[in-house]
Amino acid sequence: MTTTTTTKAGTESAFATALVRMSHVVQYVFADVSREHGVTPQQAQLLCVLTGGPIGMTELSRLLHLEKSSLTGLVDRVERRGFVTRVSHPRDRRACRISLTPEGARLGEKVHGEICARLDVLGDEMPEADRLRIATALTGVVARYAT
Amino acid sequence: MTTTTTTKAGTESAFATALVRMSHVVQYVFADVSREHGVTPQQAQLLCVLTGGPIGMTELSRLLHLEKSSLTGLVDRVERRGFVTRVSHPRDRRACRISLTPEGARLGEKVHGEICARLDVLGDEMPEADRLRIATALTGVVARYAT
DNA sequence: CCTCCTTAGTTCGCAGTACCAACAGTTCGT
DNA sequence: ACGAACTGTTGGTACTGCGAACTAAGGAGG
Repeated sequence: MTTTTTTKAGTESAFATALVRMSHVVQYVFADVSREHGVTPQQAQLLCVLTGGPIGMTELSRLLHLEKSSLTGLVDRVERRGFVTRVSHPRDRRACRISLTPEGARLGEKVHGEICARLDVLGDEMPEADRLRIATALTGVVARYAT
Repeated sequence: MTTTTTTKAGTESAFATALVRMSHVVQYVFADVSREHGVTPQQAQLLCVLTGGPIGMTELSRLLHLEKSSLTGLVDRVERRGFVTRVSHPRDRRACRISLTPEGARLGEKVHGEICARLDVLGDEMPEADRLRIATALTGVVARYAT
């Protein structure tokens, strides 16, 4: 399908470019904060997700967009560090739910808070209205992706 | 179960949350498009950066936020696939510049175009003015990060 | 009870990512 | 010419992520 869809110069989109750049900044902030706390970004993300309560592997793999086989290793490493534990399901002996240890909960909250703080700083010079408008618009974009 | 942490701390920032979610969407789009073209996201990003012209390793490592040692391997793998070549600098025998092969240039353009297209689709239901405002605001945020 | 099918999570092998420390070769300042 | 500074590489380690094959445990239906 090498149709003449003008894949040449017509692809200059300030909107898309801004989104991509923004994404990079978020990644860097995430990486910086994670590193300062001695975990990898993926491990930090796992902790953040779990602050909402224990979750099973299958559900977790859906939330993190990871294959279950990838998740096993990730949980292994985080468990080895003492931040989560596998809690066996009382009714279903196959299943387990990943639960934060007190230490893991503390770290998760801290990392989450710091990431939010650093991102907020980036927007604290624009009017509150603009900030709100961006948040709303981006949320709409995210919702549209799920379609 | 639901820990009802709504009355917890004041670290609930819709702005930061929206940025993080948006970042994930961009990551997924990037991953999808890259995979469909048989390269990894990192390799695709390298190709995209190089569409602006050949760049040396040191400069490239700054652009991609990678250690030079990490970059060596990345360039190796992309070179093995035939998408880039190391061109030795005529004046400085230490340096080399990474240049796209015709095939690499084609792939880079294609990937870049498709990523932009898919991101644009996510915003094509909001008014042009809003889209522009978001782009401008986000660009400002990105600029502020560099500070 | 006993198959058959599904689900939950794991194991294994592989390719890739990324860091750090140490290194070789080159360039350049003095 | 000597040493500092720079360019890119190597080697070693840990982590990421996938797919295929697997074990164990539900959940029908006969």
